[in-house]
Amino acid sequence: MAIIVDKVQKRKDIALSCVELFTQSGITGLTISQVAQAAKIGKGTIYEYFKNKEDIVFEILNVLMLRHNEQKIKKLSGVTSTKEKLKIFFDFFHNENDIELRQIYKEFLSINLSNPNADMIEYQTKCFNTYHLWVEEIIQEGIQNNEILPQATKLVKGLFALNEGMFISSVSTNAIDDLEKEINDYIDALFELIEVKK
Amino acid sequence: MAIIVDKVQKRKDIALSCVELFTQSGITGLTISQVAQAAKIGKGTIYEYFKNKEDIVFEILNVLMLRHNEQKIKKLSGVTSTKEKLKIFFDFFHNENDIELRQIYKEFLSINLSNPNADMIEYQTKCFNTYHLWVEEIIQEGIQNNEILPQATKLVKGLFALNEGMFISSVSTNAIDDLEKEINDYIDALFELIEVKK
DNA sequence: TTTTAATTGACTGATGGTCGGTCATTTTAA
DNA sequence: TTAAAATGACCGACCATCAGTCAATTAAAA
Repeated sequence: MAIIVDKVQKRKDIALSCVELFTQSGITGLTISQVAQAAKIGKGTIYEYFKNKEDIVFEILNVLMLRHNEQKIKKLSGVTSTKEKLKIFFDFFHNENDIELRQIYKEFLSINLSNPNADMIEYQTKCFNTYHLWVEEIIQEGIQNNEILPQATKLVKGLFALNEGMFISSVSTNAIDDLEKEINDYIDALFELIEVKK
Repeated sequence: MAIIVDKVQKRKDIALSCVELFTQSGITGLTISQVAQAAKIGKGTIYEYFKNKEDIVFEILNVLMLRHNEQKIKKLSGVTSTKEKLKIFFDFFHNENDIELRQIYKEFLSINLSNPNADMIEYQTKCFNTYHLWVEEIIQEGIQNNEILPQATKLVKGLFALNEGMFISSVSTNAIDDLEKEINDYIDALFELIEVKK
């Protein structure tokens, strides 16, 4: 036997060492040689830890997402109002702190749209379900606290898709200059209809 | 002088001649040589009419979109109910007839997400504005006909983003198996809240 | 015959991914 | 104790592919 490295950890390390490279140049504007250089390893070594270039984006997203989710839990813990909770939950799509993550998410989505891959689809499905469950819990609490009407459940669940859609539009058009305002205004308008009037 | 070809028309012809190729293999699984072969022209000729591979997708989308919009106008012309109009308007994302268009739209979005290009962004912006105006008109008519409440305007406008988001999810996850049902159910739920009760 | 737009496919440069080989460490057995 | 054997980690020269270029060719019009 010889040295045994923690493959899982090293995969993460390599991924993290080139986050900046990916967020700045994007996957298409980037060569494996550059990535190897940034990670200070040989080109061949990359392929000991990743299936292909896309797989690196996948790992970066994984790491950043995990980090993001932990921070989100913290951010949400102190908040009680349902409306506020939702606004914070969806700030992923415009928050200053998550610019890097969004950049990687864009790359990831791009891959998923033109190069679907079972692992990535599965990961997206897991995220989708987790987040929907999360939103559902927020809504249920809101209903129990008599903040919002029960029949609003379906509408609020659609918020996730709405946010994703607005994000895509904000990124692929010049039509949305203030996504934060757009999203928060929408939530306000929605609550006009579903809030329990006191 | 020699032959003068209609560059604009030939661009369309080439694009149309390889729609199937693109919808089947996607842009990444496709080489320029294959495209040239399908179009029965030399490889070099492609570059007389297109900036690059992505530009071909752009042109295909253009042609199919134009066709789609004309058909949409026809489909909408006979309908009077606002709810029905919206359902038909948004059937773009699941309609059997538009599978090809959606496939190309996916490719286009993918390019737009990882390789933004001024022309494509501008085109997307134009589409975005056109469609939003369209939806807005449908809503205004609904309000004037006393079908829906005026304060619903903002919510219904968000439908566009919601549909786009659901579409993205349906394509990049396994979590949505019947997008049509999902969308129509949402519209029904929305109308529960914004419909004028008689 | 001349002119010139249109066409072309051989060619080039770049790059993603492979593979044979080297190196460093651990195991083993003399 | 030691050195040979074993093996996993690492590497970069190499290969195949392919997007995009360009010099040569074709053919219609003048």
